[in-house]
Amino acid sequence: MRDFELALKAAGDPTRTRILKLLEGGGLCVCQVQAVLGLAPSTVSKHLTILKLAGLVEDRRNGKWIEYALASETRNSHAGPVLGLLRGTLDRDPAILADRRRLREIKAIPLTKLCALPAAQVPMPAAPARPRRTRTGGARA
Amino acid sequence: MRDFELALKAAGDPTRTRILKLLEGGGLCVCQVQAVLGLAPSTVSKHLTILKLAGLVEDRRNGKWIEYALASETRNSHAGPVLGLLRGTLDRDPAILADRRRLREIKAIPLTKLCALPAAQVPMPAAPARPRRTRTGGARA
DNA sequence: TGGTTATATCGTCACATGACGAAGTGTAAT
DNA sequence: ATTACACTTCGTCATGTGACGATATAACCA
Repeated sequence: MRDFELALKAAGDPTRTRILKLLEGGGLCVCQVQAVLGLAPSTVSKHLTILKLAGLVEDRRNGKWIEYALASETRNSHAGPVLGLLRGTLDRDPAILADRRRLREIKAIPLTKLCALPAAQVPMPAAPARPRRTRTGGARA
Repeated sequence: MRDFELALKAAGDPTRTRILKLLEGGGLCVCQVQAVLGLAPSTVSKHLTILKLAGLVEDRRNGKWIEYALASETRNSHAGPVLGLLRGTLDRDPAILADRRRLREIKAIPLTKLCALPAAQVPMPAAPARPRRTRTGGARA
């Protein structure tokens, strides 16, 4: 797979688009992204890895947390243009707007508190992305 | 799936990227695309349908043939920017260059002759995309 | 050192996708 | 009307993908 298709495919997934749009507001640690999306930590981590492999985001350890941000320098020459495409797009999309609102709530919670919370206790997003097996929202058991 | 992701996903597949880059040189009928790609007609048709649903290409009946071309007017507002991204990209890619070379050969063959030919008799592309079941190139039996 | 905790990796399941051949559809030519 | 043919649709198979929970890894804290 060439870098071009890698970048398009990475950005072409609805969940990853949500993540990228969240990161437009600045870097976030994984648990913040997870809290906004309402998905299992492993799922979020996978998506972030895919975005990183595509050169769209970069990660930086920040003490106990790992902060992800839109890539500034990247080995993938196509990443910049793809991010440019995203920028200024979907800004009226209801799902994206809801994520932004939720992010504001999340950011109000100190990181030390946020991640210790079972996902259910964070004010829930509009709808669970796709209610598969248990549906009890049991991230972090 | 939003139009944005639809367009990115459609363009994010290597085979469909090949098709889009071919169409940059102007509209082509399905059998020409098929001859260049060296894939089964049904496979090519499916890819073209996906591109059409994403608003990246449009089709037009031309007598016995159906011509596909990059979309000029499209219901998908994101299609244009994505096509713009593609334009001027991958122009040095070996696979894309090989496709262009092959397209020149194909275009030299009159349409009335081209499609009647069993795929194997058209000068073969560098490598069959993914040699699955038979590998004898048996498109159109 | 050992415990807590934030991410990552692994294994698995359901579903999506891309490939094919076979059969269907619609147009043109006989 | 019948045949030919360009393309599409359908059914199937193998593989890819996104979700999850369980487990591993790595940093901080006590």
